[in-house]
Amino acid sequence: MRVSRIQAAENRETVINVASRLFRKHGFDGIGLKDLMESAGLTQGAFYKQFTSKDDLAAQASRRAMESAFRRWSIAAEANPKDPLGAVIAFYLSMEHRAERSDGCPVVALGSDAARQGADVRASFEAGIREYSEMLGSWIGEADGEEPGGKTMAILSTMVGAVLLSRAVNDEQLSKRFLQAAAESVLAVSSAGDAQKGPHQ
Amino acid sequence: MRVSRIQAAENRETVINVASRLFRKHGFDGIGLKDLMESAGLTQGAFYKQFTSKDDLAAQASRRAMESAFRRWSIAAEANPKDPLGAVIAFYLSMEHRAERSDGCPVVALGSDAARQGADVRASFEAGIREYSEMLGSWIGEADGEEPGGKTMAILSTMVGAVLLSRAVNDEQLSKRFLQAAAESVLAVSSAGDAQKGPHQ
DNA sequence: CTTTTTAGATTGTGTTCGTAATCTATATAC
DNA sequence: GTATATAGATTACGAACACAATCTAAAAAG
Repeated sequence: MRVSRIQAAENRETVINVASRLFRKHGFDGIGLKDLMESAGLTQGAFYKQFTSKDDLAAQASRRAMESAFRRWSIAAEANPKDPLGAVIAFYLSMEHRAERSDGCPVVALGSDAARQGADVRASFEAGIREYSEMLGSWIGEADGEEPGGKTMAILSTMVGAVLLSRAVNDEQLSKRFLQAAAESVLAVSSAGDAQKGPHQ
Repeated sequence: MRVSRIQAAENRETVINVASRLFRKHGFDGIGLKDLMESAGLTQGAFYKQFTSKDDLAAQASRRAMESAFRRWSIAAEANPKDPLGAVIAFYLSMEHRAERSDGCPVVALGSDAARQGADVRASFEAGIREYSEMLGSWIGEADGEEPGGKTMAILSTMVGAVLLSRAVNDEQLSKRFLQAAAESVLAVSSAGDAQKGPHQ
């Protein structure tokens, strides 16, 4: 059953979007192409007309996941232009984000997996991580040159690590404390060395 | 072919040790029981005489991986009692650790996967994370009560996040910068608020 | 020394995996 | 309006998957 080329393009986008969620939920190796395609309303056989391999889809889905995560940061920041860092921290370092496996940060959900994937997947992550860093750097007043600054990278590390740790333990109280500790530390680091940086003193 | 009960116990340990390395390298879903058992010098059929399920082995292998990681921290700390934190940072936030997928920190190698596993696996991680925290806390002078302190948790988050990020990107220069930025930040955070804490001013 | 127990090997289960050839219906090109 | 190209469905491939029953040889128990 052939389908219009715009319809085919839409289907393709749907598959990538669905994959970006299901990969985060189950891991790259935790879900098969059959379930993936059926979740997108297609059959397994349609897959190889759109993608060259599962790795190919993994790379594209990773890119898509990163873009949507970046968009979320942008939205939170624009909703609170006086304190964009505080706004992003408020949702990123929250128990809601900890619970959101399918829509949460791809670095946390797939970071361990990404290290084992091909270079294409890692390229997708790298691009997203650079976007994260650039935005973060602009908020804490670090020179937004080609490469991210040290404080920016430390803050991103703290945020990613805290959510990862909060998901790796059963004790919800412990999880909450990891997120809170990270939030406090990030705010302290972000305003260290200069006092002109926003509402948090 | 029956085998002496001490031999059987040794085989069991071997399987757990091998699994703790192979799971870190390939992920829980990235390696099958056949390859796992053969790497331990046994056949697949021997598996269910020793473990009730793959999940069971995953939980035990996670515990073992955490224990060996903790031992590495202890060794580094004892080799440099004047600055245990500096010693641990020196190897944990290094490019060598980034490259060591099979023997590196299990939280980095399997953290994303652990979030999707059963409660038993997460219990293994939680126990290890508490050990990490207790040791870390003792070095930065945080009250080693039942629960880890805020600075301790922030430092652990930063360290874990930095290695995770360093492995998720292709650009080795960027990786190195994540690790260096985290090291500087951790040292700054650890000595913030008190000056009696060791060689790093 | 005989009996019983059991770790590990062998073999088999049904399912799912990624990949691909073939078929079919229809959207596009002429 | 006819011919062609192609998105998606159907079907199949061999391999790998987790799990399990059966067999066997030797260790432990009596």
